[in-house]
Formats: sequence, structure tokens, C-alpha cells
Amino acid sequence: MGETVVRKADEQILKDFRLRNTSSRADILHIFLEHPYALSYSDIEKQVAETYDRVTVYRTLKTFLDKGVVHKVLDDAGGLKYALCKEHCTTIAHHHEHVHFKCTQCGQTNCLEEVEIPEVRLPKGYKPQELNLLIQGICSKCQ
Amino acid sequence: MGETVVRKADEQILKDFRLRNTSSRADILHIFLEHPYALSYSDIEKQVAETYDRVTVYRTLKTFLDKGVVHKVLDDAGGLKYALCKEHCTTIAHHHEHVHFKCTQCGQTNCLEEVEIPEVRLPKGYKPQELNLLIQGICSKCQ
DNA sequence: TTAATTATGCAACATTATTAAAAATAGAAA
DNA sequence: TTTCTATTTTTAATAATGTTGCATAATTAA
Repeated sequence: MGETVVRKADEQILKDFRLRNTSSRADILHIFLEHPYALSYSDIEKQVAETYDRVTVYRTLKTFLDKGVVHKVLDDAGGLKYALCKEHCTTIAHHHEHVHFKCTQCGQTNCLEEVEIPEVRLPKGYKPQELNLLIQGICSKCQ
Repeated sequence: MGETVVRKADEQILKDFRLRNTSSRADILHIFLEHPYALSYSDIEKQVAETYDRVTVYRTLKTFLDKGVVHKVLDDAGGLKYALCKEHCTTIAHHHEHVHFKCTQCGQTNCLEEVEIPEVRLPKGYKPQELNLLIQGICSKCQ
């Protein structure tokens, strides 16, 4: 039972973002829903390597980014990760001024949606457009 | 005149960090001194491609990182960049809690050493160890 | 149904990064 | 100065990471 219900919900998400409901998108979206933390390209790839082409995975992630299904999460090593956007994100206006926390123990990067990035006073002439704060340390689960 | 003087200063920096004075290290360090903003591997590579092997460049950057000559700077696209550490950085304790500003116009990433990252209140159980704040926008030169 | 658009797969290519082993070299000791 | 040794660089092979063009398949619009 669960399967079908979940998949139906997935479909609805794709519809909401005006994306065609293709199997690759549904599957990759599903992986994000199952893993509520930031995933890298290769995290995804590992799970769908048998089913979809590499290029499809890259393109699906790019589409998700463009449409606002997921948002970028920077990694300490300089790699990109992706995390699902929460309900208050729309295609037009994203609210990603939250903190990303990477646990050095378990390696997971989580969005701390409830933690806002405090305002930073920049020198004269600097006009900020986008913030990205990555904090590394020990997460609550690994204490 | 300038040349020699500058190079002598470079040598001293290598000595300070207990690194052997090889030509590749001196040259790459010199590039950092000439460009006071974050450089990527390929920024460096382009300038020394004729002279040094790719592997040497990678290892030199790694060595500089390990010894604390440079520090990591995150890039929005998920690439790593490197920037010179300032005088108050030692091999033991680094102070990189400053802001990195990437200009969307000129593409340069600068360390705003004078801007401290305000304290962030994390949920219970989270123990921060390292912060990394990347701000994107328009820099003072590009206004 | 046909035409237009969009998505996928595949092949080729470009870039970025790591590893192992051989050759070269800086710095120290004789 | 010359020789020795540990470190550094080079060479070469391999892997991981991204991108592009094109043919095909699927979906939507007319």
C-alpha cells in the first residue's frame, strides 16, 4: 500500500513544479524524500546507476535546481550537494538563508531551516545577493 | 631590483613554514602574492602549465594547505579555491572565521578579513567547530 | 493525426583529481 | 666540496566528474 500512496505524493510534487512526470524524475525525487539531508551527485548516481544514464542524473539535478525543487548546498571539500526545498520555497522566491550543518562524525549535511543566518555588516560598496553558511562540527545525533 | 627583493621575501615565507625552497613552490607562492584574492587550481595551472607538471601543482597546493600557507575558500559552483593566509594565521591555529565574498560581476572571490561572522545560535546538541560563510553579490570595485 | 516540444540515451570529449614508481634535487653531513 | 639521504618532482596510468551534439523516444499542443 505505502508504495503507491508515496508515489502519488511524489507525482503531485512534480506537477506543482510544472515538471513532466517521468520515471527518472520520480525516482530521483523519491530518493530525496527518503533521505532528508543533502545528497551529492554520486549519492544519487549510486542508487540509479543501473536504471538511468549519468547524463540523465546530471540533467535531472539541474532541472530540479532550476525549478526550485532542490537547492544547492556547499560542501567543505568544494563539492556540490543538493537538498529538497521545504514548503515555503516557491519557484519564484527561495528562502535559503538558513544554515547548513555538516557533521564531521557521520558525514551528513543537514539544513537547519530554523536557524537564520545573522546579518553581516559588509564594508561600504559591497552589495550581498546570496548567502551560504556552512558550519562543521558534531551533530545532535552523534553526540 | 624589485624582483630579487620580492623573491627573497618569498623564500622567507617558505622558510617560516618549514618548507623546502623549490622553484615550483616559490613560483606558485609568488602567484598568490601577486593576486590578492582566491585562486582555483586551474588559475594557477594556466600560469605554470609550461613549467610544472599538473601533479606538482596539486601537491604544492595540498602542501600549502596542510602547512597553513593558504586556506580553503568555497566556491558557489562547488569548486575549491585557495587564498593566502594572513599573518595572524599559524600552522597550529587558523583563524578563518572571516567572510568570503564572491563578486558575480568580476568573478573574484575576496577574503574580507575585517568582517567577522556573527555568532550563530544552533539548536541543542550541535557543536560547531568550523564556519564558512560565502557571500555572493557585487563587490566595491564593480559598483 | 501531425507538428512542435521536451526528455532520454549514447558517444565523444574536456576537466579535475588520485596513485605508483622512477628520476631529480635540496639540504645536511662527511 | 663531495657524497648521502630524504624529500620533491616527473612520468604515466587510471578514475572521477562534467559537458555537448545528435539520434531516438515520449509527451503535449494544434
